[in-house]
Amino acid sequence: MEKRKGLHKQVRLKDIANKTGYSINTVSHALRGIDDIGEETRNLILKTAQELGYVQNSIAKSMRLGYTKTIAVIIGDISNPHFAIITKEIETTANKKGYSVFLLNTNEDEEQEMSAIRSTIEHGVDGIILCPVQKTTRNIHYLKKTGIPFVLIGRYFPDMKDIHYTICNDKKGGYLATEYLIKHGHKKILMLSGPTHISSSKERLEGYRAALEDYGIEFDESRIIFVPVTEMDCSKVLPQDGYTAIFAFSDLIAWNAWKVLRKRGKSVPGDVSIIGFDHIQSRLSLPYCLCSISTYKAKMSITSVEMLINLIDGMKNIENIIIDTDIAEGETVSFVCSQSE
Amino acid sequence: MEKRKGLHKQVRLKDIANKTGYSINTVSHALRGIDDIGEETRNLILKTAQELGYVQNSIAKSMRLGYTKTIAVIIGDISNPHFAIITKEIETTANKKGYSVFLLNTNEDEEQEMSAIRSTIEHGVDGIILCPVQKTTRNIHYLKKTGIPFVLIGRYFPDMKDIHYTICNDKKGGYLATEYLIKHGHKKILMLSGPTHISSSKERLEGYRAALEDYGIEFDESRIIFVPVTEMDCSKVLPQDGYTAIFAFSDLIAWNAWKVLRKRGKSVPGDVSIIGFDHIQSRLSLPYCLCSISTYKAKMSITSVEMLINLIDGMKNIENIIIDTDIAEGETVSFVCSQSE
DNA sequence: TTGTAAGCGTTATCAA
DNA sequence: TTGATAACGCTTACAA
Repeated sequence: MEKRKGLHKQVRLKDIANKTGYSINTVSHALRGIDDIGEETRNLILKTAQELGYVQNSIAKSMRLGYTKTIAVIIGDISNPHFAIITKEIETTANKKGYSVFLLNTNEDEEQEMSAIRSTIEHGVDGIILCPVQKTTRNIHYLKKTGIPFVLIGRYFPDMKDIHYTICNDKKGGYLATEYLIKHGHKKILMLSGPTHISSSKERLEGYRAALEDYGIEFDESRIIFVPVTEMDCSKVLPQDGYTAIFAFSDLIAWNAWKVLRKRGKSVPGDVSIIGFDHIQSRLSLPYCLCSISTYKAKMSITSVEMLINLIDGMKNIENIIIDTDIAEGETVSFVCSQSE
Repeated sequence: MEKRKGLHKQVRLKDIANKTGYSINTVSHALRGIDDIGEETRNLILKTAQELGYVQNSIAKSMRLGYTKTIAVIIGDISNPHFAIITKEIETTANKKGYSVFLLNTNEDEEQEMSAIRSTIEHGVDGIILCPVQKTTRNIHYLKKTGIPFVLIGRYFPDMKDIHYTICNDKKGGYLATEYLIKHGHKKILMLSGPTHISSSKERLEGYRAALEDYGIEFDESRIIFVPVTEMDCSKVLPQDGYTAIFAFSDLIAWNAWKVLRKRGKSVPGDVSIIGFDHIQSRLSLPYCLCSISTYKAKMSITSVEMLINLIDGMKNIENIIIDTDIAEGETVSFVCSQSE
């Protein structure tokens, strides 16, 4: 033991066996509460384990049993509140079900996503919850090939079958947001979109277009602005004028746009109305209340864990889940009549 | 293999050995790049491993070697942006150094902290980075007893020796914040404090008192309001009047106070100036800029990982680190002369 | 340059 | 009710 660097001594079943005079097997059974052990024997073993400060060695157990009771959560960036909230719910739920979670960030980069996937498989996780980068389908095909159970969260591949996912109704969300602005009299609505290789971004954009169409508003390509999803900075891409409202792909982008508008001396919603997506403020108390789209992150997270564990347990015919989206009203949308057209 | 539920087939060294006709040992050496293997042999083995989709089994490796190349990050709540930013930096740094991270939340509860500690030790993590709950010292004594390398982050136990930590200069931060308000003419400064069993909270409060004293302002017990750190809601405890400025334990509390003040029809900083702590907005772009105290979270996180890995590697005489704090100016502090006294 | 065998700590199988 | 032994996949020491 002591020969290996940085290793702290661990009490083993063998140590308890030696001390009590029973065999390793007996100790193992006693500790696991298998009732083929005598009352007194069990008590002595339990007491000795306690005294020696025994903690079971999950590594050895995993080695023997073939599972680790761990799952991996692979997301874009834990410092993004949206991912942080989701991860919190996943960890809590997984924990309740006896699983520990590995956390890995992709930074929306395919190579990092691949090495995250490889790393977690090497560590023997029983399953993976992944918010995919989606620049290509390479990593997903790799995941499929390995055979490890996995569930996508928040994003999916519409064209790929046999892949499990929990997403929110992004198209409906995009529609609701746009409709809400339209009903407040807005016609020139700027969309601050994420990249379209991300399914949620693509579908929110589809919702936006569908709403415009339903309300007879002409679609104008120049009103779609793409914001780099890793930087969330639209100071350079936000047009000076030509719109009375903004629908942003995420609350983070919405906040940033709001900030940029303020710096330019524009008032929100006086000059420009803003609606975001994710409704992060349901979890984060901020002084100013951004109008947004609720995505029920807790439900999405809990569902994804349940799906994954069902997969791990070998369940078949697991249905993918699409969580509802709703308007979350705020103070950043007003009627266009009060605005400078 | 197939007999165990939920297990996906894994390619083993043995499979490569069988396929190529070499021994497990030879395969192992070839894959690890040990240069006692013939050129052709190595190439064949590498190619076969590739074809078969081999990924190494870290569990088995850990079993043999005694380490797992994993560390645990145990914090209050990952959905708190402060913890999320720290965790992001830790994960990135750990990753660069070849470690994967387990994430566990304590919810500031001692029992959850204990079970998090036990769980990670069971899973054989090589070390732990912990932001301790601090209601008692029980869990820390337990950690000490196990002998596992660990580093505290953000909070520490001033009375305990031989415990490693990375914290920020909370007392200086508290002093700077209070002084900043005083220099803006404020004398009636409300402190929205966290619980004093948390060292950072206690020291920020000490900084507050020290600044008052240095500037000859009488300390008034009734101006210390304790806010539950898990809820961050001060709507019920925030006094209606009797102060012109607020120094909040964290940005989250500051934001919440700001929100409550707005609801009450007070303007910030017109009626009340506010300064927070953590300067979360260095990472999160928000429209309104809260005055705060910078805590250099990246540096703190990176340092904590480096310390931990040094501990794991058996290094002695590791020094604890206290990261500097600074004023981060914002738009929530104004001179008192412009305020209603 | 390659192969054999032991061992890491646990659980399962089978025997006593 | 208890004990002995094999096995999980890998690395290391040593033998060929």
